[in-house]
Amino acid sequence: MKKVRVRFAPSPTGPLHIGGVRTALYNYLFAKQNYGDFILRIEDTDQTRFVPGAEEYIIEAFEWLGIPFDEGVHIGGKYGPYKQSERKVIYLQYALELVNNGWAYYAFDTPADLEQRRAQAEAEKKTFQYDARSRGGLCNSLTLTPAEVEQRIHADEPYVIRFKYPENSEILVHDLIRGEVRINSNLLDDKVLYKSDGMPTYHLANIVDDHLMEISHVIRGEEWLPSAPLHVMLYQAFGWEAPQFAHLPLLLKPDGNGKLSKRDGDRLGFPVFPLLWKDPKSGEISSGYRESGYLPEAVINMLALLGWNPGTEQEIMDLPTLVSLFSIEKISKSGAKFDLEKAKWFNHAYIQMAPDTLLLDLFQKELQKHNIHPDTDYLLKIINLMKERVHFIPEFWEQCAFFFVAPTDYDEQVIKKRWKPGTDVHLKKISDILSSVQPFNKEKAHNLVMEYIQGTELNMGQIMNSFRLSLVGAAKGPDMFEIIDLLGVAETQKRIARAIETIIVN
RNA sequence: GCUGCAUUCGUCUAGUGGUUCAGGACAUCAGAUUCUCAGUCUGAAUAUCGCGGGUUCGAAUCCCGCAUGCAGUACCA
Repeated sequence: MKKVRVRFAPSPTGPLHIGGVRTALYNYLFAKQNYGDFILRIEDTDQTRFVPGAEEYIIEAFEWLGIPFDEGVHIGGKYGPYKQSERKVIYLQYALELVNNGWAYYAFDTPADLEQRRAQAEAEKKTFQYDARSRGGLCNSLTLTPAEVEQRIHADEPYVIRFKYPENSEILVHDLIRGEVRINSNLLDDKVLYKSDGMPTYHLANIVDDHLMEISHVIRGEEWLPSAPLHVMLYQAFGWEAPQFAHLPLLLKPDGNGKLSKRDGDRLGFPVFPLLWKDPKSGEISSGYRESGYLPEAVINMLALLGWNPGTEQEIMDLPTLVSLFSIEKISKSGAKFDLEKAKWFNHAYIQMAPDTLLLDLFQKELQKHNIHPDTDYLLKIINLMKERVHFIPEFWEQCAFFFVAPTDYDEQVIKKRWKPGTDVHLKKISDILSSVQPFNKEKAHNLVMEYIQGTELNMGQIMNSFRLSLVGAAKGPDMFEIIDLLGVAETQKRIARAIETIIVN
C-alpha cells in the first residue's frame, strides 16, 4: 500500500484561523495513525496578499500546540522546497503540458474585458461564465490563429492559461466523508491555472505539488468542495493518480449560522487564533488561545471533538489517544458551532491534570507581569490550594492576588451585609486567639475560633465573612484557615488591623 | 440567480431498519459539601430526530419532493 502522506497548506495571509488548526490536527491524526508523514507547505502564490510574519506565526502556533511536522518550510525534507513561491519555475512547464495536449489554452482577455462581460450579462439578468459555450467568442488560443498567439506572446502581451473543460461530461468526486459528489462540467467555468504575473493559481500549484510530494490524502475544509471537480479533472488531464479527498465541515460561530470569523471571537469573548496576533498594517490586535491562558492540550482536545468523536463516551483524550482513535469515517458532515463554555470546561479539566511544574512556570509568568517574584514553595502551595478553581491561567493572578498583596479596598456589598458595629471587637479577639496557637496549626486554630464564635451567640457567617473580607477584600476564596496557614499569623493580624482601621460603619 | 453540501436536546454529538416514545457531554435547574465564591458530588428537566410524501410488518436510520442554513461561483487561497 502507498505510504500515507498528508499536508497542511495554509497561505501566509494573516494569523492561522482556529478552523485551520483543526484541519491541520485532523491531517496530523490521520497521518500518525497510519504511520505516515505530515507536511507543512506554504501556499503563497498570491503575492498581493502576502503578510509579513504570517509564516513564522503559523510555525510558532504548531510548536505551541505540540503538533510536529515531518517535512515543511521550517525543517526541510526530501520533497522541497515547501514554499510555492520557491517552486515557481516548475509550474509553467506543467501548464504548458496541458496546453500542448489540449487540456488548457492561452487566454488574452484583460480583467477589464471580463469585467465588462460580467456587467453586461448581469444587465441581461444572466451570468457570464468563461466556459465551453463562451470561450469561442473570447480572445484566446482557441479563437486566434497559432501565428497570432505566438505573436502576442512574443510581444510580451499578458496572458493566462485556462483549463479547458470537456463539454457536458459528468465529473465524479469521491469524498471520504460525503461519498460521491457529481457535477456536470457545463456548470463549471474554465478556471485560470496560470496567472499573468507568472505564478500558478492555487488549483494548478496544489495539484502539481501534491503529485510531486506524493500526497496520498487531501484533507481540507469544505469550502474547497466546489473546486474538487476541477482538481479531479486536472489529475486526469495530467494522467496522474489522484489522492483521496476528504472535505471537512466548517467551524461555525456560536450565535447565528455563519462561518466562524475573526470578528466573532473578540465580540463573544474567545480567541479565534492560536496565538495573539498584531496586524502589521493596522496594528489591530486579535487575542490568542495561548495568551488567554488555554493549555495547548485542552485546545487540541476541544478542537478534535468539534466535528469528530470516537463513537464512545470518552471526552478527555490526549494527542496519542486521539491518534489511536481517530477515523475519517466518524467525522460529521455538518458544521459545528464553537462553544465557549465547553472550551472552558476542557481547559479546567486539563489544568487539573497538569503537572505542578508546568503550572508553576505559567503562574510565575503571570506574576512577573505584576512584578512579583515569590518563593517557589509558597507558589506550589497556592497552586495546590487554588488550581481546582481556575479555568484559565490568568486566574492564577486574578484569584490569588491576595496571597501576595494585602487588599486595599473591600467589597462594598459585603461590608454592608456583614460588617456591623462590634465586628472589630470580634476580629481583634480572633487575632488574639491566633496568637495563642503556637506553633500555628490550622485545625487547632479553626476549633478555637469556632468555639469563640459559638460563645458569642453570633451568626458564624457574620463573623467569618468579615474576617474573610479583611484578608481577601471580598467574599470569595478557599477555606479561611488554609489562607491563614499560607499567609502566616503575623500577616493575618496585620490585615485584620488594617481592615478595622479602614472600614468604618455608620 | 446558479451549483454543491448539510439538517437528532440551547450547544457538541451517539445512533447506519426492530431490546431507543432516542444515549452521553457542556450549559441550565435543585439538593449536598454545616463562612463566601469557585470547584466537586448526587439528582432533575430538556429532542415526537427540519417539513411532507412514500418503501416496509416495522424508519432518526432507505427513496422522492419541499423548506431552511451554509459554502462556492476571482488572473484569492
